[in-house]
Amino acid sequence: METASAPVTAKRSRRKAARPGEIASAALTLFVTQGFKATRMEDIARQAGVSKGTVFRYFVTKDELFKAVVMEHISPRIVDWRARVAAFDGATSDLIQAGMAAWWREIGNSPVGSIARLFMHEVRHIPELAVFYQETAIDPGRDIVHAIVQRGVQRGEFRHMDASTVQAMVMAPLLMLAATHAEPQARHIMLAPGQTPEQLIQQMADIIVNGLRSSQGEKT
Amino acid sequence: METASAPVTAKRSRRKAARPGEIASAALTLFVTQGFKATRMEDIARQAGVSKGTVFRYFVTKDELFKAVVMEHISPRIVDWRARVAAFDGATSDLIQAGMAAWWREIGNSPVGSIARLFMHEVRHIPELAVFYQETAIDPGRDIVHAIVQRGVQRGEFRHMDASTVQAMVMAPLLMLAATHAEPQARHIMLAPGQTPEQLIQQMADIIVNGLRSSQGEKT
Amino acid sequence: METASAPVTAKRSRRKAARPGEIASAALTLFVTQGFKATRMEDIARQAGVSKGTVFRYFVTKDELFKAVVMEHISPRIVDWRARVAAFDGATSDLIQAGMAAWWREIGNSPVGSIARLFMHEVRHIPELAVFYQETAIDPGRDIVHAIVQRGVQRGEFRHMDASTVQAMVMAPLLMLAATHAEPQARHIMLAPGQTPEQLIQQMADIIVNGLRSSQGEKT
Amino acid sequence: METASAPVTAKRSRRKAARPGEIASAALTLFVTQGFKATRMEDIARQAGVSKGTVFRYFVTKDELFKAVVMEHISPRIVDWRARVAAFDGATSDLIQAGMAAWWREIGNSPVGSIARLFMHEVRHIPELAVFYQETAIDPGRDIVHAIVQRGVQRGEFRHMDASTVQAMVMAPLLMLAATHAEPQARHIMLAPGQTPEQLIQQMADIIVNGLRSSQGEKT
DNA sequence: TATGAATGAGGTTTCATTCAT
DNA sequence: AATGAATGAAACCTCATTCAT
Repeated sequence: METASAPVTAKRSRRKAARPGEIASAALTLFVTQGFKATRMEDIARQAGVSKGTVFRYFVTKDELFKAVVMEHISPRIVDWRARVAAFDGATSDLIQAGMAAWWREIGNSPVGSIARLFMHEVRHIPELAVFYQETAIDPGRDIVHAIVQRGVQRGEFRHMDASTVQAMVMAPLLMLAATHAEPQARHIMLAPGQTPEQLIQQMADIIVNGLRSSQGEKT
Repeated sequence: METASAPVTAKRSRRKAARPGEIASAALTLFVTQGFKATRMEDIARQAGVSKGTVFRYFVTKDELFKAVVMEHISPRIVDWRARVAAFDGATSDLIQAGMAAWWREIGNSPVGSIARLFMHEVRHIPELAVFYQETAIDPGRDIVHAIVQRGVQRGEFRHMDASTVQAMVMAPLLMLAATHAEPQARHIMLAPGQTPEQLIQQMADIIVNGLRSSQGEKT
Repeated sequence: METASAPVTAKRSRRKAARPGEIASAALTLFVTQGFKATRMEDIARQAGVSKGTVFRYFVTKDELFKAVVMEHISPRIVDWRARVAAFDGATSDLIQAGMAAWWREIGNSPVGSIARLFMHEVRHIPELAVFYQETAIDPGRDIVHAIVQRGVQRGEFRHMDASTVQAMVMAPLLMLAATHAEPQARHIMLAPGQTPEQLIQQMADIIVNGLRSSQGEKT
Repeated sequence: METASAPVTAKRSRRKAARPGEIASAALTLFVTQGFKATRMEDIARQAGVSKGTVFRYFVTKDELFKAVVMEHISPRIVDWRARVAAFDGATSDLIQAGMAAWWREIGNSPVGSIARLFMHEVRHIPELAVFYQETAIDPGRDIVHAIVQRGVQRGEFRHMDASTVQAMVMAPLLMLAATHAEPQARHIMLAPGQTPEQLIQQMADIIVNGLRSSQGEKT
């Protein structure tokens, strides 16, 4: 009797522990696919394989769920990226070019990248998101880029340049691409017909690096 | 007596004729301020100083109203810009720098600029918008930029470069800035504290122009 | 000056006098085609070639308009039929058979016939209609049929029979046919495929007349 | 303890399972009493003792609810009647007379009978109803009547007669009576003052049977 | 703890009726 | 008297959230 139930309990509690994550994943997929308002809690529940009531057990509110989704998927990335940039030791121009390509490969071209679009839209009525995002993504991101640019300037690769501007310069095309790429209707805002995101990014990185280069800097 | 009735009629028909425009303006303001879904038809009506029913006299559907708002505000700009670019005769790098500044001054930094954010979000369920936008804004825009870049290359100012890429490179920061600037919560995605949009744009234009310049090109 | 305006005034007042009738006709057509609720006052106005406001000048309410339409089209018919029946001098069975055929030809198979269906539906919330109809159509109609049946009995054609029952017996199939015939979706409730209303009525009249005949009555 | 939970579960699921039926019944009552358009979904909900939202859980649309009500109440009757007619073994004239009386008793004189009126009116904008009704009620009904008439003819009771016509002849008065009887305002279209529906039907059945009888047929 | 039936506030849309011109 | 723009009371339907089981 009691031995039979043990594994069941174990399995159940393991499942239980995984629940919030599964629900958040389902929510991410649907939010990104259909938008925040258009995604019904019931859809999320079904997609996660649980009942509507269960979703509310873990996330008190739809807004809370959205916040959780955004936060859960951004934080780990920041930490990861900060480490990798610090470890990089090649030419700064390579770092920018490789970094943009990697960001697209690992983030932009995934559901997480599309969060950008959602975020821009929903941040209005979920102010905690803004604070969180500022503290978690923008400010650390600026620090990272700042360090990169500093290094480029010190090495004589780049002319003196405001790090914030470079950050905006680098991130804007990537975010726009991420925001529009998943949307068949909007992807041609950034991409010419036949052009791949990778091609576009490579060319844009080239322009940026070239634009940052000091007159006496080496050619790529 | 007999002359008195003329102005009355004129005034009345002027009012009548102005209604759709007034409603569309109210809608633009609210859509941009609160988002599409969050804006209630009744709010639009109140903002325009009319009743709910009146809004539906002129715009059969909320979607239709949104479409009208987007189209009405984009089309005239395109025509205008095409003409101005064609008429410009200075150095291409000046054109890009002045153009970016002007775009921000006249479009980005106005409710119309914020349409970008709305558009990205709502295009999903209003497919006509995508077709319209592609045909009215993207394609002509690409032609304009293409002509500019061609000229720069022919004059030896710029190295050879794909026009679509340049368009994306120029538009992405402007659109991101327009999409985030009006939103207190999101504006720091692009802007550093204390930095003005104009400053940012000027610096980004500088990077882009520099990045496009051919090695033998003259300095600005 | 004044001579020129005279004909205009005359023409206009002649038109004016015709207005209510034109509006009522338009309303009849639309009520019968689309039902009472589904017909909008604006449709009626357009169909009558006037403006919405004008319809309300002549008929204070949609319900009033419906009442007017029903009354206007039923009354003259009753008078007409009473006269014709009184003038008929052949065999009573012929009168019934010819009468049913004529009713269909002249009334049932026209918009007026379809009023039956509307009437049954709308009488609920327009009680004056019921009183009017009872007094104008049912009671006089019963008198007419009563006279016919009386005559048939006196002549030895028919066995003794309650006139009300005969009236119901005669009118029910005609009204059902009128109510369903105009409706493609409902016409097969009464009509077999390929059967014409005229054929059905002729056969039903035959059954009724036969059913009324006294045992010693002559064969048709 | 262990036995106690069974009834609870049973009771609850019985309630749940019963909901759609309870709602449909409430809807039937109100549709028949007030008409389709005049009945508000909220009224139906209140009448069924549930909230607005619950009605929509079970019936996606008001039209869908109407369809369900009509279908649910017609189908079982058809099956029932077909069986009873097939089992009947007396004189065909008795079958017709008893059948008309029974139809009235069991169907016409109940809310289900009033569906006829609703059906005639609403079939216009719910085409599936027409198909359903044709296949479920009209066609089978015609088969039933056809069999009856055939038998009457074979037995020499009736002269040769088109079955469809007989069906129309039998059903028209019944349907008219059902459509008008529930409506105080309209019931005198068929019924004379003081006359009961049963009396009227008995007399009409008499006329019909008499009208169908072959000249050499026996008296009832 | 999980379920999903039930709730009801909230939003869009329709259209008879009013009223300024 | 005629017009048609404006009104706003309904009515349908959605869906986040609650709660009995």
